[in-house]
Amino acid sequence: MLRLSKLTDYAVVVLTRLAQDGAMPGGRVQTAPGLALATGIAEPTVAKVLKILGQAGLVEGVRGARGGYRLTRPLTAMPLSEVILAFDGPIALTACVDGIAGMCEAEQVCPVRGRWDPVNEAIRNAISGITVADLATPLQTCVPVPALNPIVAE
Amino acid sequence: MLRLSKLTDYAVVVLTRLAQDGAMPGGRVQTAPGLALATGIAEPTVAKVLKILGQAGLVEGVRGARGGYRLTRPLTAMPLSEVILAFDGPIALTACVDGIAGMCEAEQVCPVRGRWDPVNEAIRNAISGITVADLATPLQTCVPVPALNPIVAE
DNA sequence: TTCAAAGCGGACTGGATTGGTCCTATTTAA
DNA sequence: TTAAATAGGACCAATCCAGTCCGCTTTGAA
Repeated sequence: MLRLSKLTDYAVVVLTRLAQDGAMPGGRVQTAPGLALATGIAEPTVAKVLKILGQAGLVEGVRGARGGYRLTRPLTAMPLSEVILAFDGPIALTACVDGIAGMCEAEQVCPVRGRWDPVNEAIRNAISGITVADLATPLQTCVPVPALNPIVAE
Repeated sequence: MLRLSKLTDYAVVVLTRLAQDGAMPGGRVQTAPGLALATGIAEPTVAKVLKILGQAGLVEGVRGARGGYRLTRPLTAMPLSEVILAFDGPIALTACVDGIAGMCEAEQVCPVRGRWDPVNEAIRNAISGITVADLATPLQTCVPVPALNPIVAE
């Protein structure tokens, strides 16, 4: 399976939650513990996700007491590719592609060297039009279940 | 990085080599040790790749002395997606997607459940038009380097 | 009839990757 | 001054995968 990191999945959940809570640019912030409660994801993991999202410029952290996180843009302006890039690195299918010339021991006889590029390009194009909002909106109608989950009970 | 198995890469190399050697349907066969020499990939690994390709119906194994492998179809009729399917499983980005309902501990509050489907669909569409021949042909002009590689020397 | 060459299937192991956690420092509102 | 929160880094356990190695079966040729 073409796996991407589990953290990427969490990231979409967290971003969606931030949008639902109105943690938009100029708006109020939402804390990591609060997001952990709301999403059911363990708190340290949420913190890690937010850390990475912050480094990628997708969320903005406000330090100090009453601090928290908010989105830097609406989800409709946030390409999914940026989230994937932050957690999984550049979208490239094989090590052969990103490797430096000379790293591949079969380089001299390998008839496929560099040939995955069109595939990567095709995938990049396919994803390029998708924003985080596209993954979030259809299920916003989902009923919120605040405290039914054992792992969020503390 | 969106990795797929290294074996998938090898598979394309091996398939390409089979085509170059004329190991086509009804044609002669090529042995695993021979392919190992020709590609510079270690023999046990080549054998493993061919095994999987055989189970996927992409190559046909001929057992016994003077046995070997040949393609079941020309590379132009071999979708890359079938190769990926054989080595990496179905093209689906997250565990959330293929997981059975109830496996996800955040299921009840997860607003993204099943939402990767359109992304997977987009990627499947992007790859659907690509055949193994598309990855092989442009570099068929590559000069063959028969015995320059230390790992093929025996 | 025997032998050797080759595919077939499965099991095993070492290494790399990753998910998840924790600790400490820094910032800042009350 | 204190407490709440982010920021950054280090660390550990578990998982996954590439690669190898067995034994078995098949089959053409001597």
